[in-house]
Amino acid sequence: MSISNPNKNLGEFEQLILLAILRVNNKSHGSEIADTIEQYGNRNTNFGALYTVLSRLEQKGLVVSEVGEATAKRGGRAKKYFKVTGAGEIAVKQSVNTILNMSKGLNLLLDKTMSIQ
Amino acid sequence: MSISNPNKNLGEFEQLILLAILRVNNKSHGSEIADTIEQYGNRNTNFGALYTVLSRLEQKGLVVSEVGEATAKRGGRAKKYFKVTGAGEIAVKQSVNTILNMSKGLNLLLDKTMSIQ
DNA sequence: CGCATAACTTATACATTGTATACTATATAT
DNA sequence: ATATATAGTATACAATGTATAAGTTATGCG
Repeated sequence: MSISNPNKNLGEFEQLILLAILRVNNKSHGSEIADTIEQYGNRNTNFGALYTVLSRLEQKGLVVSEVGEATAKRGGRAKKYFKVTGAGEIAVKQSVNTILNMSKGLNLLLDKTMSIQ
Repeated sequence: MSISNPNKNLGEFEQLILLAILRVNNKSHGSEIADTIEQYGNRNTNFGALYTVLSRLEQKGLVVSEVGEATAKRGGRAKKYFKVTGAGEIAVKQSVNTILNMSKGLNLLLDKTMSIQ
């Protein structure tokens, strides 16, 4: 067996955030990302946690951000839009495929009609 | 949006370890688990890291261990066998299904012939 | 006007999980 | 008897996850 891991792994919440951004057409701001994770990921999120991880993903070059204009809505501070970079897409693909590969054949699906394809 | 997360999440390495134990017919010792993660998970492992996480999983009640007899092989200290508990199986199912649900339709598969079913 | 309120983001702190190095224990081969 | 292989433990530190509180900007409404 080898000694060290050459791949840089994503944590689970990092994966979910990257997947959520891709789901929202890859130009997503905080509350869209949170809503998407809640809807598809079946778990709650916390804005503080979310933005913390987003800024770490940006430091690692897996997402980029761009500040837009303020909304016309009451409140409406300028939104920060996030996109997954090429490196981010590769990273999330590898993570998802690793889990799938390990899961294959183990009959773990809760929704038996589900398939990733 | 809600404020806190009621589900206890698994980390990615925890997931891989649980999946590896299930793969090895659910009575697995350290080096089998490591080998399985290397083979299916496409990444290296480190024994120190592995045993640390195994003992945390045991503390959380997601695996149980049992010490067997020493091997007849050169060396062969008594092996510690791990099994995934019911709670462990539920936890890993939820984690895997969350990732799948978030990934569905995003065309992230590297091996296009792969499906979890 | 000006102040309460809503939408969004940032700062900060701490808990949990991931990883590596070094060490202990046991048995076999030479 | 002692070097070596197998298997696991102890420990320390880095990376990731999470929550609370605070800051920024605009709108609505008295």
